[in-house]
Amino acid sequence: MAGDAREALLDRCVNLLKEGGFSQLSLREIASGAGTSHRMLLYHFGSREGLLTEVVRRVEAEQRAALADLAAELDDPVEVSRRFWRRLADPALAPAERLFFEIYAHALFDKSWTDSFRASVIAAWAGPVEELFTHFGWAGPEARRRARLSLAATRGLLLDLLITGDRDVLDAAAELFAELITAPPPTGA
Amino acid sequence: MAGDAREALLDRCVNLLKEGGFSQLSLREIASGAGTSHRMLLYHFGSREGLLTEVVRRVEAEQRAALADLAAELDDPVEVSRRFWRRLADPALAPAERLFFEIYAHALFDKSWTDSFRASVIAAWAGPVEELFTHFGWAGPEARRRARLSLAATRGLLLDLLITGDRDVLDAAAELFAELITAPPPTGA
DNA sequence: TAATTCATGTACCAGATGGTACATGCGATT
DNA sequence: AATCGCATGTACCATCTGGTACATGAATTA
Repeated sequence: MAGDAREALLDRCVNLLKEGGFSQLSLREIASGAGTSHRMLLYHFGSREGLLTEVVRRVEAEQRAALADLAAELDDPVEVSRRFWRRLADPALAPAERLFFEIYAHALFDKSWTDSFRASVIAAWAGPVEELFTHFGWAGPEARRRARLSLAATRGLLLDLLITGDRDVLDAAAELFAELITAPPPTGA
Repeated sequence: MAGDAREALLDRCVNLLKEGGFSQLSLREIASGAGTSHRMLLYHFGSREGLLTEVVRRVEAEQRAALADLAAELDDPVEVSRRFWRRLADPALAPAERLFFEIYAHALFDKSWTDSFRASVIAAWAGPVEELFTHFGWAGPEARRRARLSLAATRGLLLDLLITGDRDVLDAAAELFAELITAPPPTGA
């Protein structure tokens, strides 16, 4: 297939950027780190921005994939919430998440190559999580705000974990949140 | 005084960077945006990194200052928590906060000029907030995790607000959190 | 096998980059 | 009034930047 090599190349670039970020990496540095030439990056992606656009799309897709099987088994709410955190706090994901937050920061300044990211970073998650709360018995706006708060708290905890590495306190904090957010069942236990 | 001009210059740089971020601004662009020459920036700060170090220090100081008078009146916990959010969600602070998160992202990759930031971004807040929870009756580790969770949730909500602007939902989510985190008073109402 | 397309290398470009050398103005101290 | 140190301007530097032009191999197709 044609775009096969391109995809493999993108893979290697994304993996590279997960290690050290992209903001101060030149096209040539990215290329050499990914085992190719800056000429090839331009051939496949048109420009540095074109490459970053694809990188962002990829990270966004990984995000979606991570969400997909998260609510697979819908047992009790606290357990779902715990799974949520346990999954994200996995050290193996740290590089990907650092890259995620770096893109997030650039998106705050409306960089045009972050368009797809901005569109999905909240929306793609808020919907499903809201449905989850609905499923567990919270109605309409109450489910919405609970979903939004869950998303925010989780990301905040993750950001803290990534920068301090204080896993114990943050695991405890995440556990507390799981209990708090699901605590008073709306219709009664 | 001597370093007076330098301080004023730093002021103008920080204000400029609040608007569009710094990651892709060259020394010359920063200089011209701040109404000076790149020569002057190098004169006062030694290098681009030197400048960024000072910028980071400044943003970190602003952070501390914002914290200072926050817990001034210690009435009831929910109200303190509300004040916390109302203060941070002020649209006038948005540019400063975007810059804050941009620095945060760079700190995730251990850029050396973010040292002071990394050291204080959590520590400077966790302590005081923990004391607050202690003051309201939660003991030791419980106060600690509650403080950490509060910090995380607030920052997560802020990050969401900055990128979506969905003020209504997020105000509602923040209100919910204020209620949840302070809800079951440990020793009784 | 001839033609065409895709992938890749080499060489180059104009412009910007961070940083330096050196001159010079301008206010205070003497 | 001469001197001295801080502040600032001009000019320059080697290096790197994203991007392009052009050649050429290596398949695929006709």
